[in-house]
Amino acid sequence: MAKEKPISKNKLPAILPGGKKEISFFEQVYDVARCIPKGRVTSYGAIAAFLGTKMSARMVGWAMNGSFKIKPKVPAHRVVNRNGMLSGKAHFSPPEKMQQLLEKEGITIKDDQIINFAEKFWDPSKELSLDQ
DNA sequence: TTGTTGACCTCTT
DNA sequence: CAAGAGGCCAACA
Repeated sequence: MAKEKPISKNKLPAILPGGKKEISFFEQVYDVARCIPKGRVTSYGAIAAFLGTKMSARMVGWAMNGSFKIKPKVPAHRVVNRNGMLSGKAHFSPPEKMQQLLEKEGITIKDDQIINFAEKFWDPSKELSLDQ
Protein backbone atom coordinates (compact mmCIF):
# COMPACT_ATOMS: atom_id res chain seq x y z
CA MET A 1 0.00 0.00 0.00
CA ALA A 2 2.69 2.38 0.93
CA LYS A 3 4.26 1.63 -2.38
CA GLU A 4 3.75 4.00 -5.27
CA LYS A 5 3.36 2.45 -8.65
CA PRO A 6 5.61 3.77 -11.37
CA ILE A 7 3.64 4.99 -14.34
CA SER A 8 6.53 4.81 -16.73
CA LYS A 9 4.34 2.67 -18.94
CA ASN A 10 2.12 5.66 -19.54
CA LYS A 11 5.11 7.88 -20.10
CA LEU A 12 3.83 10.06 -17.32
CA PRO A 13 6.57 10.59 -14.78
CA ALA A 14 4.66 12.71 -12.33
CA ILE A 15 1.08 13.24 -13.38
CA LEU A 16 -0.78 10.83 -11.21
CA PRO A 17 -4.34 9.69 -11.78
CA GLY A 18 -7.04 12.06 -10.52
CA GLY A 19 -7.75 11.89 -6.82
CA LYS A 20 -4.13 11.48 -5.84
CA LYS A 21 -3.12 14.00 -3.22
CA GLU A 22 0.40 12.64 -2.86
CA ILE A 23 2.42 15.20 -4.72
CA SER A 24 5.62 13.78 -6.09
CA PHE A 25 8.85 15.65 -6.37
CA PHE A 26 8.17 16.08 -10.05
CA GLU A 27 4.73 17.53 -9.57
CA GLN A 28 6.10 20.11 -7.22
CA VAL A 29 8.63 21.12 -9.79
CA TYR A 30 5.97 21.46 -12.44
CA ASP A 31 3.77 23.42 -10.08
CA VAL A 32 6.48 25.91 -9.28
CA ALA A 33 7.57 26.19 -12.88
CA ARG A 34 4.03 27.00 -13.92
CA CYS A 35 3.95 29.74 -11.32
CA ILE A 36 6.84 31.55 -12.89
CA PRO A 37 5.55 34.96 -14.03
CA LYS A 38 6.11 36.06 -17.59
CA GLY A 39 9.35 37.89 -18.10
CA ARG A 40 10.92 36.17 -15.13
CA VAL A 41 13.28 33.25 -14.80
CA THR A 42 14.37 30.93 -12.07
CA SER A 43 17.04 28.35 -11.50
CA TYR A 44 16.91 24.63 -10.88
CA GLY A 45 18.54 25.08 -7.51
CA ALA A 46 15.98 27.67 -6.46
CA ILE A 47 13.15 25.27 -7.16
CA ALA A 48 14.99 22.45 -5.50
CA ALA A 49 15.64 24.59 -2.46
CA PHE A 50 11.99 25.58 -2.39
CA LEU A 51 11.05 21.94 -2.30
CA GLY A 52 13.38 21.40 0.61
CA THR A 53 16.61 20.00 -0.71
CA LYS A 54 19.05 21.95 -2.81
CA MET A 55 20.82 18.83 -3.87
CA SER A 56 17.84 17.68 -5.88
CA ALA A 57 18.54 20.32 -8.47
CA ARG A 58 19.30 17.53 -10.90
CA MET A 59 15.83 16.18 -10.50
CA VAL A 60 14.41 19.57 -11.37
CA GLY A 61 16.12 19.45 -14.72
CA TRP A 62 15.05 15.89 -15.17
CA ALA A 63 11.47 16.86 -14.42
CA MET A 64 11.69 19.52 -17.06
CA ASN A 65 12.51 16.83 -19.52
CA GLY A 66 8.98 15.54 -19.08
CA SER A 67 7.45 19.01 -18.93
CA PHE A 68 6.84 18.81 -22.66
CA LYS A 69 4.52 15.86 -22.48
CA ILE A 70 2.58 16.97 -19.44
CA LYS A 71 -0.33 19.33 -19.27
CA PRO A 72 -0.58 22.15 -18.91
CA LYS A 73 2.67 22.83 -20.61
CA VAL A 74 5.41 23.92 -18.29
CA PRO A 75 7.48 26.98 -19.22
CA ALA A 76 10.73 25.14 -19.06
CA HIS A 77 12.32 27.94 -21.03
CA ARG A 78 12.02 30.11 -17.94
CA VAL A 79 14.15 27.72 -15.97
CA VAL A 80 17.89 28.05 -16.29
CA ASN A 81 20.90 27.04 -14.30
CA ARG A 82 22.54 28.99 -11.51
CA ASN A 83 24.77 30.86 -13.96
CA GLY A 84 21.76 32.17 -15.86
CA MET A 85 22.87 30.11 -18.83
CA LEU A 86 20.41 28.25 -21.03
CA SER A 87 21.81 24.88 -20.22
CA GLY A 88 18.67 23.07 -21.28
CA LYS A 89 18.43 25.00 -24.51
CA ALA A 90 19.79 22.04 -26.41
CA HIS A 91 16.82 20.00 -25.29
CA PHE A 92 14.29 22.30 -26.85
CA SER A 93 12.93 21.93 -30.30
CA PRO A 94 14.38 23.77 -31.86
CA PRO A 95 17.01 24.72 -29.29
CA GLU A 96 16.76 28.34 -30.30
CA LYS A 97 13.11 28.33 -29.32
CA MET A 98 14.09 28.75 -25.71
CA GLN A 99 16.04 31.91 -26.35
CA GLN A 100 13.34 33.28 -28.60
CA LEU A 101 10.67 32.70 -26.00
CA LEU A 102 12.72 34.43 -23.35
CA GLU A 103 13.55 37.33 -25.61
CA LYS A 104 9.91 37.68 -26.50
CA GLU A 105 9.14 38.04 -22.84
CA GLY A 106 11.59 40.88 -22.53
CA ILE A 107 14.62 38.97 -21.40
CA THR A 108 17.95 39.78 -22.99
CA ILE A 109 20.17 36.86 -23.81
CA LYS A 110 23.72 36.83 -25.00
CA ASP A 111 25.85 33.78 -25.63
CA ASP A 112 23.03 31.64 -24.25
CA GLN A 113 23.34 33.64 -21.09
CA ILE A 114 20.68 35.84 -19.51
CA ILE A 115 21.60 39.47 -19.01
CA ASN A 116 20.57 41.06 -15.74
CA PHE A 117 19.81 37.59 -14.52
CA ALA A 118 19.64 38.92 -10.97
CA GLU A 119 16.80 41.25 -11.95
CA LYS A 120 14.89 38.67 -13.90
CA PHE A 121 15.47 36.07 -11.24
CA TRP A 122 12.30 34.85 -9.61
CA ASP A 123 12.64 33.23 -6.24
CA PRO A 124 9.81 30.74 -5.58
CA SER A 125 10.57 30.65 -1.87
CA LYS A 126 9.92 34.41 -1.77
CA GLU A 127 7.21 34.99 -4.34
CA LEU A 128 5.46 31.71 -3.87
CA SER A 129 3.82 30.92 -0.57
CA LEU A 130 4.01 27.57 1.10
CA ASP A 131 0.45 27.96 2.30
CA GLN A 132 -0.89 27.80 -1.20
C1' DT B 1 16.76 -7.15 -10.88
C1' DT B 2 20.85 -3.94 -10.54
C1' DG B 3 23.62 -0.34 -12.58
C1' DT B 4 24.27 3.89 -15.10
C1' DT B 5 22.86 8.29 -16.76
C1' DG B 6 20.88 12.85 -16.35
C1' DA B 7 18.48 20.28 -18.72
C1' DC B 8 22.35 20.60 -11.55
C1' DC B 9 24.29 22.47 -7.21
C1' DT B 10 27.53 22.69 -3.30
C1' DC B 11 31.52 21.44 -0.76
C1' DT B 12 36.38 20.07 -0.44
C1' DT B 13 41.18 19.74 -1.92
C1' DC C 1 41.62 30.98 -7.64
C1' DA C 2 40.64 26.45 -10.10
C1' DA C 3 39.41 21.69 -10.53
C1' DG C 4 37.37 17.43 -8.80
C1' DA C 5 34.07 14.61 -6.41
C1' DG C 6 29.74 13.90 -3.90
C1' DG C 7 24.84 13.87 -3.58
C1' DC C 8 19.71 14.00 -4.65
C1' DC C 9 15.52 11.21 -7.21
C1' DA C 10 13.78 9.07 -11.20
C1' DA C 11 13.92 6.83 -15.75
C1' DC C 12 16.20 3.77 -18.96
C1' DA C 13 19.09 -0.46 -20.54
